[in-house]
Amino acid sequence: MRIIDKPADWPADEAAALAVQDELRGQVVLDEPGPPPGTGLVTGVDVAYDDERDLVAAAAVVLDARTLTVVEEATAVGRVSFPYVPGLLAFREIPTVLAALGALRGEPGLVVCDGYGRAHPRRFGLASHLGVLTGLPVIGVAKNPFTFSYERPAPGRGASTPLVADDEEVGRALRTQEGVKPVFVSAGHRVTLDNACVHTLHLAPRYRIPETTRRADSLCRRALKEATA
DNA sequence: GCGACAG
DNA sequence: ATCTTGTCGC
Repeated sequence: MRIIDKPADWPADEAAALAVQDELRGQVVLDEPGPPPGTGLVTGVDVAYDDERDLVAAAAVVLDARTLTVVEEATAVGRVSFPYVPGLLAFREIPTVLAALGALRGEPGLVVCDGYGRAHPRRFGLASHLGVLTGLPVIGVAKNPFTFSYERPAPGRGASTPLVADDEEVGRALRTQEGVKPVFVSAGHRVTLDNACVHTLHLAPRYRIPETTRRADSLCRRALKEATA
């Protein structure tokens, strides 16, 4: 498999990355409701790393939002382009994710990624960054609370509690399964937080993690193994 | 200043 | 993220 190139002007260090965040974060759109849940297409993206070989594999899996069946899959393999720095995850993941999304024949519809959007120290996490670069509606669903503290939601599926920063609700701890640790949802771009939560519940009828992320996670691991083999 | 911190 | 087998439970 061919190894994709990151953009020539991709930031090389933290200072450059912070400057890019400052330049792009004003372009986030948060007053559009976004696509209606349960209809159309929804695409999960995720990446897996092999730091030994300096490789990263990304996957994009398109699902029918109504049936949650797979419509299309694409992968891409690249060099690790940035170290893991909390707050700068996007610079590590996005180049290869863009390549995987670009390899799709059809349109992605709503994109769901691992991580945060608006709920970010600088209000510009992975989901927002990906949204601005592609123009697509994007939401972030994370497995951990990152820097946020939260009140435990009621035990029932669908219960949620706000993630607050500077008196703003930047995200939500959302219970997708009864009695199971919540996931952490935030709007990325061109989607409302309310709508992002409804989408997330729709995508997680059986497990804590949305089907989009589950499919993308297993696919990018497979792609990494094949690239490594 | 120190520690914590999505993946 | 990743290192890693079996095992308890529905």
